[in-house]
Amino acid sequence: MNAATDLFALRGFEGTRVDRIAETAGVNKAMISYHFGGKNALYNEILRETFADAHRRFAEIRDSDAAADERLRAFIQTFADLSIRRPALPAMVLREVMSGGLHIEKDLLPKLLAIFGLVQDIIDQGIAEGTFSAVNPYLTHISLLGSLVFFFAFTPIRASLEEGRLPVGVAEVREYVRHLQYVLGRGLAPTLPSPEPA
Amino acid sequence: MNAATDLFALRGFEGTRVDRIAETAGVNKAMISYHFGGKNALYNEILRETFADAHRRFAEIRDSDAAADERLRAFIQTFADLSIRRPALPAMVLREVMSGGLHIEKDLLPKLLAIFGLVQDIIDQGIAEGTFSAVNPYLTHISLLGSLVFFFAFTPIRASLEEGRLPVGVAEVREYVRHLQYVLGRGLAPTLPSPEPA
DNA sequence: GTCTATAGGCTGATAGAC
DNA sequence: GTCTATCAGCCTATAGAC
Repeated sequence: MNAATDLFALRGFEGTRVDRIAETAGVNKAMISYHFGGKNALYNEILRETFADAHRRFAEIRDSDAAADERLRAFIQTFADLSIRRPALPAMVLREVMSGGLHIEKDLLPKLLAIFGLVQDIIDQGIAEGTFSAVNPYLTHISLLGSLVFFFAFTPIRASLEEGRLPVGVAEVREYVRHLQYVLGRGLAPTLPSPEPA
Repeated sequence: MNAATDLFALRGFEGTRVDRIAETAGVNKAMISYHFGGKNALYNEILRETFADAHRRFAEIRDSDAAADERLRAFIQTFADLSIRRPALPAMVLREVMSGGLHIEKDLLPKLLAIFGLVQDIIDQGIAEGTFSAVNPYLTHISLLGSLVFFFAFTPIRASLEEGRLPVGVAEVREYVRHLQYVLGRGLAPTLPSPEPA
């Protein structure tokens, strides 16, 4: 499944050959059909596992009673944590979203959109609380998710362009998380934020 | 070429069938090979035209002598202008980048990266000028580009999920541009920014 | 320039031996 | 459970008629 995730992320569903998944994973091609029930079933099994994991982690944020700015910081951190564990996932999910959910089974799509909705809820809460200025929650959510997804979708590529780098540097992710938390924290603040070193 | 752009953006290079491009464009399948020299050549022709157009527009920003914050605002606006004209382009280019430049001809890749570099230059300038706080230019650039690309890559999909919407609402783009300019303007400001309504 | 028909290559899935 | 061999379908590109 790890091998398949990497390949699906890099080449897309149609661009990924079952032979190649088998080769990368070090198993026989026929075993993929035997175990998962085919290329499509394997693809959906990956997404199913992913969403279950993500849902569990994000539920903690949703159910916490922290202030909106704290929850937003936690969302960014959690997204990064999940992505570090499986760096190819954001790219794979992004491709699926861009395809309009073409390969995904019907019951999985709502779970994906639920994760998408969390940021919006946090912004709504923050505006109601007065923690955030009256920005458009939907646009804020698109903007943040774009920043996060793009970083993880693009970093492995950059690693291959500039040779001799780790796939996703943990230190760099940490810095990116801090960067987003910093810029968004100031950008969304309702009143003048106190100065804070980058 | 418009039909092909839409399909490449939606399904990727491998997921797009030449038959379907021909059908959508209302021409004969064989004509695509005859005119462009095949699927791959058509793909690169689209990218070539795109980069030429983008390079022209972004060069104006690069060569202007405006302050960094003004140039950053112009970059966001120009990116949006280009995307409104051909809404499928960001998704198509994003897919290509995620594939590590697999289908793109060698001479086109540097042109793509040059466009990517502009944001970083603007941030560098802003920090030197004192217009921006000392953020990491590379991370800022990833973050902004992610927000922009994701919006345009995702909006058409959302339009298909929520039926009865225009493909890309010009009014919504305008609002998104303002949103990004607002949040980034405050997020990057070196000193306390003056309050500004969202 | 345009179209039909077809070649030639590749791919996902599976039958069947072990 | 694992592997080899093979099938049936699909896709791009092109030859050749008009």
